[in-house]
Amino acid sequence: MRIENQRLQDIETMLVEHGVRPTIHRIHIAQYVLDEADHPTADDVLAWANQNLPKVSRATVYNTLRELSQAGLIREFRFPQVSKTVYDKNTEHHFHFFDQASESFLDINAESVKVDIQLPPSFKVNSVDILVSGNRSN
Amino acid sequence: MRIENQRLQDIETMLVEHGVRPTIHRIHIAQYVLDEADHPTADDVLAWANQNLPKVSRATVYNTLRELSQAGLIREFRFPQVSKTVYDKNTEHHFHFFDQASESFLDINAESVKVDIQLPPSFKVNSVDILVSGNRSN
DNA sequence: TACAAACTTAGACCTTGTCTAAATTTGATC
DNA sequence: GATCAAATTTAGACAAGGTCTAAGTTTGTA
Repeated sequence: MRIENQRLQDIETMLVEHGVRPTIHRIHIAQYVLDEADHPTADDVLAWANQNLPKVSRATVYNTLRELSQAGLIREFRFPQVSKTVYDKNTEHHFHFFDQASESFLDINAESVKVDIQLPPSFKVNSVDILVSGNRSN
Repeated sequence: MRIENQRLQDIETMLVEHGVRPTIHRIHIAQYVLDEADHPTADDVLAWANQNLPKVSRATVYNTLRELSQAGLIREFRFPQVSKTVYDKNTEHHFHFFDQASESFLDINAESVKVDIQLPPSFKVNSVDILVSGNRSN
């Protein structure tokens, strides 16, 4: 299928550059997750696809989100507060704030956070996940 | 049912003091989680119960773990790494280290961790969850 | 245009946990 | 002890989130 829209063409290029075959489904889902959505779940993506694309199965949504994650175009996050996997267009190292009122996530960039954890030398640290929960007043 | 064992009697007392009716199931499950288990999941507790108690249903395990949590005798934790709820006898404020090799959790006491997070004043923080992942050599 | 490889589909299936109605246990009272 | 309402426990149905599979469709190279 020929993609007309310039942004979609850019995304097609981006997929190819990241080693992902640019199928129609992948291009559109990538466009949604990268440009429109904010920390969507697979369900969010499926709901959007059902509204905006001819026909997309649940498996394709999951497969595509996984492909995009593995290609480094988006990231998968899971949080204690939410039982669904959340996808994030921000692929930089960062943390999250969970707004308990709206049950939504906001990025906290890594520079805003200073952590110092004292562990015995036998502990080799690979990653530190931080989730701040609270409320964001307006 | 009359409880002979001294430790079980102590746990019975503890339950009563925390406003939990001390049924046989609750006493034994509490004893397991408080004395023997290490960050068990509900499945772990159920497996232990099936081996060591006459008959315990899944619902009772879940109900009891929730009761004990609500009473403040144990704590519930959920982590991105594991899709199951984990129960912790440590009710103090603390963090966790996830040993990726053994897929097990270790407590990190709060004093070992210094965190400073810069957020705009509109963000009201209620809690900060930290999970350190890595490997524990030997 | 042909064809194998890659992708997508519908729906079955799995895991973790919750809910429900019926059966059992508990413990306060006689 | 026996009684009885309230609390607890049970088996199994159900739900949510996600994975798997076999068959059908699309892709892209030749």
